[in-house]
Amino acid sequence: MHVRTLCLGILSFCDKSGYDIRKLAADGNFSHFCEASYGSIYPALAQLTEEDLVTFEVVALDGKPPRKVYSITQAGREALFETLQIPPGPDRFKSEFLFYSLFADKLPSNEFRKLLIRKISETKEKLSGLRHAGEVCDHGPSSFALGYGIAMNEAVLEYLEGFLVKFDSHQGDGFFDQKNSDLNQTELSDAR
Amino acid sequence: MHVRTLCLGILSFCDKSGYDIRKLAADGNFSHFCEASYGSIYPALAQLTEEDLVTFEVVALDGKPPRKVYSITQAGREALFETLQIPPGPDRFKSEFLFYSLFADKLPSNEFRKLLIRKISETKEKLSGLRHAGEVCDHGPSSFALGYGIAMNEAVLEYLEGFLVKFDSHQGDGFFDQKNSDLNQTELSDAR
DNA sequence: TACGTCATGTAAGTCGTTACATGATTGG
DNA sequence: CCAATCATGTAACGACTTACATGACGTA
Repeated sequence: MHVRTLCLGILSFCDKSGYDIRKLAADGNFSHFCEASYGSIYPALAQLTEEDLVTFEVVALDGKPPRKVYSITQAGREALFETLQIPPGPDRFKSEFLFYSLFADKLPSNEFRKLLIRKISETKEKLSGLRHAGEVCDHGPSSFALGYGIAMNEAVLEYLEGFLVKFDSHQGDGFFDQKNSDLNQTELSDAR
Repeated sequence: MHVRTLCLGILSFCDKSGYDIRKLAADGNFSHFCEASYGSIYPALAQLTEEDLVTFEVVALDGKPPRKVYSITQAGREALFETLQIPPGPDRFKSEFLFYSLFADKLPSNEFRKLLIRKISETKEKLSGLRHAGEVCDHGPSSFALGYGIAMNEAVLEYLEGFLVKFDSHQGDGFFDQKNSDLNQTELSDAR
């Protein structure tokens, strides 16, 4: 979904500044299923303001730069729910880590193990963030989305930790060498 | 990772045409962790050819259009493993479905249920594709990547099916109305 | 007959990222 | 004192997607 819609969606829950929205999308409760950076959020908010889908108020706190706090308008809500009529597109998962893993047997063996370890600790961190958010949250739909992320990351963590154990117990004889080291034509061309 | 690298990676396993690569990325064994369309693959292959990282041979089968079958060169392999020295970026998961789910209580209740049902059947399909690929595959690293996808999708399926049961057993009284319907400031601003 | 698959390719356009500019304040 | 955080914004650039062009063959 576009950053426009993301902004509108967040503002439909409560007033926020561009800075806040970016935080939510980058590290906060929305970060496990969407992304957005300043360079897309600020222009989006400017555009939404022009279209009267949002308004803002400049709020100056002492010792801090003034912030533009945005509110969604009635027209904004309508536009949002208009957008929600369109069926959602498919989920997208991209993993450079998994791509790298395809070459695990061609990399120095420590190299892949390092990646595994790093991934495991990243997943744990992500999980603890999501769990913490889940505990605090009493908004039904948000809990659902949080739970989804927790379930996914738990499964990944379990898978990776299980794999690491197997991997380490095979150290001497080269874990991946047990099986064929080359993909054949059939496997690669067989689409689902 | 860039489409260039994806092409190089696939060709490091075996010779392929642009058409084949696109299939692998769109529906095949690579589709659960990357994406690429014709519009990015063909230019990438042309560029790689210019740089002598790949070569191609035109193969004409009867009754079918001629295909350009690409092979990776030694320089190509070196470039690939050069790229693999750079630590992989973070996994990215984007879900329009989860974004939509945030407004589950503001949509006509059947609407969200429909999305759930659709998501469940999509996940089942994805899973059966991955499982089938996993059974056929005897390349260690690929099995790892496949297993990762299977673990993730199994967890999602379980979560969604469990939720559907709970959701349906609450039909009369409006599932989400039990809890607060508005997110408050704290929840939204609390980053991880 | 009309659509789907095989097969390659291009061009325009979208959308977003990265990096920079600016500047005050707080904490190690 | 330096780095990080708070806070807004712009401009250049990058990478990919969508849609189109082309055409033959098989199948419902």
